[in-house]
Amino acid sequence: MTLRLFNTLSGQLDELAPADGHSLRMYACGPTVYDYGHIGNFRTFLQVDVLRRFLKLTGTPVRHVMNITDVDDKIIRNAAERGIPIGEYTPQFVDAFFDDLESLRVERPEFIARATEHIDKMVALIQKLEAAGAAYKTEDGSWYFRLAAFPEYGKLSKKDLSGIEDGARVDVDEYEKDSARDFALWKAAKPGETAWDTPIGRGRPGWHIECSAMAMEFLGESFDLHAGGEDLMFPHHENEIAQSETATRKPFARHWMHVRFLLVDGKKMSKSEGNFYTLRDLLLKGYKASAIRMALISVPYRHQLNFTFDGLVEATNAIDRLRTFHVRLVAASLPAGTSEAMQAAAEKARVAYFAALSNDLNTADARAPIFDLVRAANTALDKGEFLAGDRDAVLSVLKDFDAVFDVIEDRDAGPTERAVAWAAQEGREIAPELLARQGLTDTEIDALVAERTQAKKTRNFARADQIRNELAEKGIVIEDSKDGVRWKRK
RNA sequence: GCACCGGUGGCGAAGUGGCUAACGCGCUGGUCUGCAAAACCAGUAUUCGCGGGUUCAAUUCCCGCCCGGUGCUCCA
Repeated sequence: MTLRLFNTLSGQLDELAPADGHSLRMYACGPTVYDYGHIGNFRTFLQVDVLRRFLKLTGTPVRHVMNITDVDDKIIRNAAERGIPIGEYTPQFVDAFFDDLESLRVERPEFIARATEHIDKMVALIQKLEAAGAAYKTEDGSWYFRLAAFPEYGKLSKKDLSGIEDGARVDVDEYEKDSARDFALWKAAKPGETAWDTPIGRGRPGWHIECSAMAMEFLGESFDLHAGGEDLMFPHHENEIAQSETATRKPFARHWMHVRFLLVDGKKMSKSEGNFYTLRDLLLKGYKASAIRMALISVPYRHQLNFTFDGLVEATNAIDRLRTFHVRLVAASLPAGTSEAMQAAAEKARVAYFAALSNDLNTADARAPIFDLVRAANTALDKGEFLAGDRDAVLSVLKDFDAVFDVIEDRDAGPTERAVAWAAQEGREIAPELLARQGLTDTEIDALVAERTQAKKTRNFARADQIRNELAEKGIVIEDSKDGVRWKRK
């Protein structure tokens, strides 16, 4: 099974395979930890998660590096406002970020690299660039990359910057640069700012050098894939390429993947538009983590996704269908044997599922065969034509589906509870429906369900329905089936 | 302004030069049920933004237009 993935660098679908024939070395730009992550951030991380999970599912181990930018202008500004060092400001957001990833079931990359722990590597890279004549120091002690040193600049974003004239004094702030387009490698310390004393002076690294240095540290000078949000393509990734390839004279990443921005209610998400949501915001409105994952994953990564609450409801209900089926399948008492029809249906679904994901991670297309299989299996179960061996075949397909989508097994309680606890501590608003739903324990529900079953036996339908309604108000749905009574939390 | 992406049923969203235009959600009717829920069945786009063109054949290719979005600056 070969994965064909769009490569921004080549502008076409290229096969993604490890150069070393074994494991795929990939680098994905991580967060700048100055605030809580929003759903736009998470769409990117989720789509990268889809990629790495699919690689693993098809037998390719991954060596995945993610950076944490824990020093930058916003961090310095925010920390200064609170009058604390950045080292005391960022940890809360680093922790929150990983909590959020866990809520969304985003797998942890094999390597997490914090910028502040790899300053020496960045300094070394800048020195290497200086030796190559591609870096220079300005009067204030900052270092810049000389764009003229890298003629291929623009090859990723397909920009032709030859028309940018150097002479024009476009940028008053950056008067010391040789050329307006030269970008910062190292920023000289201003009074009171966090800084490191290094051989190239006192200051802090620029953002771009961070990723170049850490990617090469963990993955080598050339590696398989570099991923990130579409906004990073220019200038961030372009700058990474320029620095890295100038320093090593080798290709940096062979393959570049960019995830498109999401829209919220048809507009770019921004705080000023009032359509800005963190993961926690959504959990506290009562949406399930799995639904958020599903909604952010189901539109393929190269397409704009318009995020709406209706979309979350849709995702919730779609997951519900899968979960209801899964529970039914596992609980069903079945005759031994296998049926030709179901075996064929399962195999067909499996093939179509893998084919869809192999085709540039077409998650929307990949869902279809799974739902087809669910319908076929439900029909066979209804007719009593579904046999025990068929269950294994169908469960195996669901397992492959969940190896990437990871929504069938219900793990939604944890994220919601964590969000509620956090909100209580921070004094944030919690949706009343959500609080109402927290009302009953499993044991209490079981007791009520048992009472209802008893009432039904004595044909006391009034009482039975009363209990069902009571539970419904608290988000508990009852299903009577041949294999007993089941209930679930909506 | 320059560049790029998209416009498919009530909504979300696949897809293809020619088979009944996937799948999910929703809605309507039916089967099942004490009633529901779940499940299944049927219906829900004679048509894929508009106008031209190429072709035996276009939703799918080409041109123009309209609409929406994004990038060109920190940003996932």
